[in-house]
Amino acid sequence: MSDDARSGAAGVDPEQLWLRPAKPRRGRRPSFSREAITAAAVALADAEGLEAVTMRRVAAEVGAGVMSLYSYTPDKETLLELMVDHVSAELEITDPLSGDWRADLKTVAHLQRAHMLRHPWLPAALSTRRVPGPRTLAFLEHALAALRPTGLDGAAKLEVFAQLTAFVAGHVAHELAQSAASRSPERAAAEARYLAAVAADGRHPELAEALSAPGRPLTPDATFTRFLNRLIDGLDTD
Amino acid sequence: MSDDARSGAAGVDPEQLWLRPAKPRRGRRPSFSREAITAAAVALADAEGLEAVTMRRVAAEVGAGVMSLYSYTPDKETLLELMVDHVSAELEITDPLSGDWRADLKTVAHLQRAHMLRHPWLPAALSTRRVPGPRTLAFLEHALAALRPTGLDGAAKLEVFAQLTAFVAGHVAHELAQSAASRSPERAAAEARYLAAVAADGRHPELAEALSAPGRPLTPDATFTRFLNRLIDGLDTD
DNA sequence: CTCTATTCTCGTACACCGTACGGAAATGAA
DNA sequence: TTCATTTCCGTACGGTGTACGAGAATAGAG
Repeated sequence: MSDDARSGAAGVDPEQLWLRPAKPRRGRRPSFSREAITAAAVALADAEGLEAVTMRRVAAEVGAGVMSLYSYTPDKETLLELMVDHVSAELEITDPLSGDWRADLKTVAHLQRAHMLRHPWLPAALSTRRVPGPRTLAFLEHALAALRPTGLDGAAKLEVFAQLTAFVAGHVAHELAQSAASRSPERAAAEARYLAAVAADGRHPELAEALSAPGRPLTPDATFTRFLNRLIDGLDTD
Repeated sequence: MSDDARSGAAGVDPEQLWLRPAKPRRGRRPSFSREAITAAAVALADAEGLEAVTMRRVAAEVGAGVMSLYSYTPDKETLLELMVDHVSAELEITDPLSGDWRADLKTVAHLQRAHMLRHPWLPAALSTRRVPGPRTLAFLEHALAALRPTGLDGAAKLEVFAQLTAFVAGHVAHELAQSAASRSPERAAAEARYLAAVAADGRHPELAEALSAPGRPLTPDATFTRFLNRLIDGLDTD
């Protein structure tokens, strides 16, 4: 871990993790499964947030001793990786591609957003580098297929997908924070009072005007769609 | 904290934090300062990453006892908030606005990216909701001024700025993760081998093709500029 | 069957974390 | 001087991730 952690580099060997060679037939038979442990961790994160996912809570949830988990994951970081891939199964595509790559890409982004809203811990979990697991790769495969008509080269296609994911994650993180803040009226009021006080100090005329002429409130869906459309319509294949 | 933490809502009262009424003249005189403590925490994060910022390390750095820090910040979460605002001082604008709001917005985004690359912990720190402190507000003021020619209403201008920040943070987080991963050649090679193995299984033809026809490698700067330009050029003032 | 190699289970323990508590020290006002 | 107020900080508590190693279970070898 010495130096890697500084920038959030993955500490997991993807070959070891995703290409395990089917366990040997010797020794005690496992009482649990990676699948069950991962599912329990996901349920916990969905219900109580990422910070509720502790090795002790997960172990309790599956009825195992804490240290037993370490037969299924080398560390907690890897469990997070397993969780991300686990929920990616929900990203399965049903609709076929339309051939209009812009429309197909927008569909991909909307799928991702709905997915992240369903699992609000995802944007945070994705913010550190992950090696894509099998279900994530299945979705990536679909996105690459959507990009086929662009004629972009491999690196460019991968880059577009990464950028799009980062954009969606950033947007959803902001969206979730916003809605969480407004769910506490007292906090929201305190913030409004604070901003009003700042605007009243005379040194922030632009802010003062923006607050005094707010316009009609924007719905998250509309905002997302507008920015997404602008981003994707602006893409070209040069 | 009961329920707020689930979605990462701010737990800090901005009025209390940013509009303190100048300390009373009674009691022992402070040996340290919020400024010094914040600066030490920032130095620590810059040098060793966010996870090196512990109350004990920060206290040691400024030569204080651990619990003394709590005379300057109610909790660690707030210290993070102070850190974010502290470094925002570097975002001071020198160039005047050109009047071309697209160009000015692009300058804003490039400033933000350089800023986040200088403080790689920023994207992660920004991913939870923050109430803007005074220096952050100064920068926001500038961004709003840049958006003035658009004629957008207040909420829309604020939304554009928030989206832009989220976009830059997402991009930089990805960029940093990427460069961190490639800084460890062994890890990068393991990942390449893993992806090659997946591509070779026949069920990922698009991935296989993308990897076999990579095209010329993309530099982070060029990629950022391209996506940014597309996003901003796509914005209009309808 | 016994023996042994292998694997999983998990209690205990350790270092580290954020921070509640409360006494000691320092200061300005009365 | 006395006292209210503020800062300083040692101690302690409940939490975290996980290293270690003893014990239990299983499958193959003899």
